[in-house]
Amino acid sequence: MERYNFLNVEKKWRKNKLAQSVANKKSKKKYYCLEMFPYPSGRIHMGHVRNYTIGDVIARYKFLNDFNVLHPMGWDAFGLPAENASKLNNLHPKDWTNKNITIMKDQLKMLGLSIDWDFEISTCDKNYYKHQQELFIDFYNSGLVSRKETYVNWDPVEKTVLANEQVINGKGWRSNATVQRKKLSQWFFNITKFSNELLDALDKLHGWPEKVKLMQKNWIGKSFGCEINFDITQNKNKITVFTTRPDTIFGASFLALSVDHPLSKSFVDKDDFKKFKEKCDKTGTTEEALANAEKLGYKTGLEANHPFLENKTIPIFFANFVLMDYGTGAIFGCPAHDQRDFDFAKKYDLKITRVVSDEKGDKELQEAFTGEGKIINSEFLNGLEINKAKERVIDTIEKNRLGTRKTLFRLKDWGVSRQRYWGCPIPMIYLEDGSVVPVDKSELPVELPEDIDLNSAGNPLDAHPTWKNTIQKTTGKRATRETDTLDTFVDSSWYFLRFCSPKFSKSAFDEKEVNYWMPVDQYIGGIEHAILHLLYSRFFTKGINSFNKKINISEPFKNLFTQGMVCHESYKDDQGNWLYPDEIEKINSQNAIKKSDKSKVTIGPPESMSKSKKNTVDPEVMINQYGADAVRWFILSDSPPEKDILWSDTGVSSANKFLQKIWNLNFSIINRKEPKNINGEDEKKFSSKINYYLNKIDLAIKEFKFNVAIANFYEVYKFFKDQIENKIKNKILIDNLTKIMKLLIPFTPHLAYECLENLKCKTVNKWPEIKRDIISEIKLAVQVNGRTRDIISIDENLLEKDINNIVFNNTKTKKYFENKQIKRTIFIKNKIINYLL
RNA sequence: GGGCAAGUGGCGGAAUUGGUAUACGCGCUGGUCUUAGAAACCAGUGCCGCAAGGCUUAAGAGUUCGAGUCUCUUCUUGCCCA
Repeated sequence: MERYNFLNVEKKWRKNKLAQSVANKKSKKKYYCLEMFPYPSGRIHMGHVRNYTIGDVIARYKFLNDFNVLHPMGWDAFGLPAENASKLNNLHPKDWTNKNITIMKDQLKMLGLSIDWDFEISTCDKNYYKHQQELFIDFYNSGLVSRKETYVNWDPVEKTVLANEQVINGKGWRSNATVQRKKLSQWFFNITKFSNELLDALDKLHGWPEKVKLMQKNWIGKSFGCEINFDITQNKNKITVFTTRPDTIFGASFLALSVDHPLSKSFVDKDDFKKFKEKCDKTGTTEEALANAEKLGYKTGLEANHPFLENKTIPIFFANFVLMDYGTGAIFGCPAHDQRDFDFAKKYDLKITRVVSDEKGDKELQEAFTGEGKIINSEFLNGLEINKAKERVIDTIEKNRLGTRKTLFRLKDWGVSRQRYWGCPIPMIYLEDGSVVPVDKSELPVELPEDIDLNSAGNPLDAHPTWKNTIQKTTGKRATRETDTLDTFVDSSWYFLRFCSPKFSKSAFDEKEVNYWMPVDQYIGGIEHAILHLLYSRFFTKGINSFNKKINISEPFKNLFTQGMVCHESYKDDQGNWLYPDEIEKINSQNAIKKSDKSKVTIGPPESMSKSKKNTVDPEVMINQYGADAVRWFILSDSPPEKDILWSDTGVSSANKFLQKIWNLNFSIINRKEPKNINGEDEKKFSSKINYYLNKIDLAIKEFKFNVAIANFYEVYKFFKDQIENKIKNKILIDNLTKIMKLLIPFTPHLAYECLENLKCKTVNKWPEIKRDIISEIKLAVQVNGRTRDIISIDENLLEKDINNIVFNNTKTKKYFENKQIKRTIFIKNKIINYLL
């Protein structure tokens, strides 16, 4: 027997159309299987391997089950790393990106993925971003894009806007400079126009993990409350505050206003206010930064009348923890029941009046009490539960015309302006009269200039000597281009639509193709995109649906699967430098040494693979060493796909060994001598058991339990091997082995196709028929007083009295019944019999 | 601080959804083969016990003929939001 040569076999099947395509034009059933497309960072990593292997199993499974499968791949090719790499290597971002795409495409091909490369797209390709610019204009014309002045996280070193997640402890993630709040004019997608729809439609996404839906729900953050108008005692002006806790109105001891509140206009000339505002501007804008910052206030000297308490006034402050873009930019502070207000009140020595009581009585508060309880010290609200009090007080407020009921969302509009070069240019121009208009669609794409200086500070397109100068097509008037580019989340918010007709030149997509393929039947990717990418994609779909009446898709992803991360131990030498796994040698599970100088290595706990910690394993190296099939097998076998997996070299090595055994089994069955005296009973039992496994594996794939499916392959291998000696016809062995090999296609396609070819299988790309009715062997547990004493094999649907016969004569069980009375018997057909003595 | 998950051998994990707890893999131990190692193959591997048997799914209680699974309390860990 020759050894299985995975290098040759994998090379052979990689080029074979039959083994790599999952398109099935004859079928009426469509299936769109999509994995989140990669950022072309240089080389694929194990996270990609896991993501795309899971997707490949599903795509192939559906194809073998007669679906016409769309399984495309593309590149999320715009983004900052290209600019940074280009500065380092003096390579144009375009060349750097395209070079990476070439490498990664080859690596993906090595994995044996059933991807249709005719559908490949790249977001930095002008044939892609041209249509993105069209869509931007469509969104603009539909009132879903607007230009607004807002406060942003400004990185003074990078001279750019940072997203909230790029601000860590108030500092820029890259520059480590203290982030400032700065007012900038920016382009926004008005995602908040869809707040309610995005929230309500979550209930209909039955194929999404509950966890992801909950995260989106919290992110959208619908809250009920009301606005309350306070009169300023000194000048009869009004201040409107928003609150979700109107029930605590009697505990109000101050008003706090954002420094950007209109009232600040009368203070801007004062030096101490200017200083205070500067301090606030350094705080950043994330909720976390605000919560952790020391609470600071500026006393206005003004006071407001309490809406319900005559002769009671409360002081008005500007405060650093109130934001202008949430609610009305003003709150009333109730220190007893909000921690921020509590901190503030302690600092400025304000009154803390408790208005919600818990069971324990009314001692002095050490911190804000935010639990459930009954209202006290609140006149007409006394004795009510919080929710009832809210209703009552809002009713009263509305009746007395002091304010109105309001629903507020935490979700904010999506700011998409980025001061970067390597992104999609925003197709807007500024005329000399100050108006802003879209570029004429016939002039799209607005192309990025090739000649660019990335080393100057600030916005590279703005610094370009000529690029921004243009002329409005319809009027011939001089104009300047928008020099900001779009957030790369925009690129990935519609790529799944482009995949339906990637070469369509008339518009972003061919409606006919979109109506056929969409929605994506299975979307697969990392949990880290649970909120933003998925929410933006849902918004884009709803937005396009609102202005393009030819398509009828309201949600992009019917089923969502979020896979876990790939982890590995990390290693440090005695100098504290990180080491790659192949730089060390393990002595046992706790000890390792550096290969180069035999010095001691400290082993860190398994963590998500990352370049910075060097705890990475290169997929290409593994594929060359063990084969793509073995790598696929291991990454699917060791953990449930939604959980983190620990990469292990012994694991992938044993996967390789097992695949060799499968090949050996195939070989020995093909060369088996026909036995004499065939036993029909053996054959029947054999077929029954094989169908039992076919059914189990089929179910496991459907339920994304690939680790369980693989455990069943190990079992069925063992079972098969034991049967070679039995008196079973060759034809029956070969027919059943063929079925098993077909089940193996989604997992290890190269090996499976090679084995099937050797088995002379004529119907390769067809899932085997599973005969569930011949899976007849039943194991029944025999219990005495609830304890299992034996497990007996019985025929299906055997009656209680026949089972009694077996049990009372069985040497293993009959001793339990000697001199005993059976008080009661619990019998569940085909499962269990329990005798109570 | 709030919300949501989850706790099963030395490790990753399985359990037909209330009916055989520890499948399968890794690791480990012993054996065969080999000059030796590697590979391959065979056997063993939750705990206590010589055995019969008993105990065991983070801890404790409850429901049930029967609980890893359902309910409650406590502890621990992870994730998200703050």
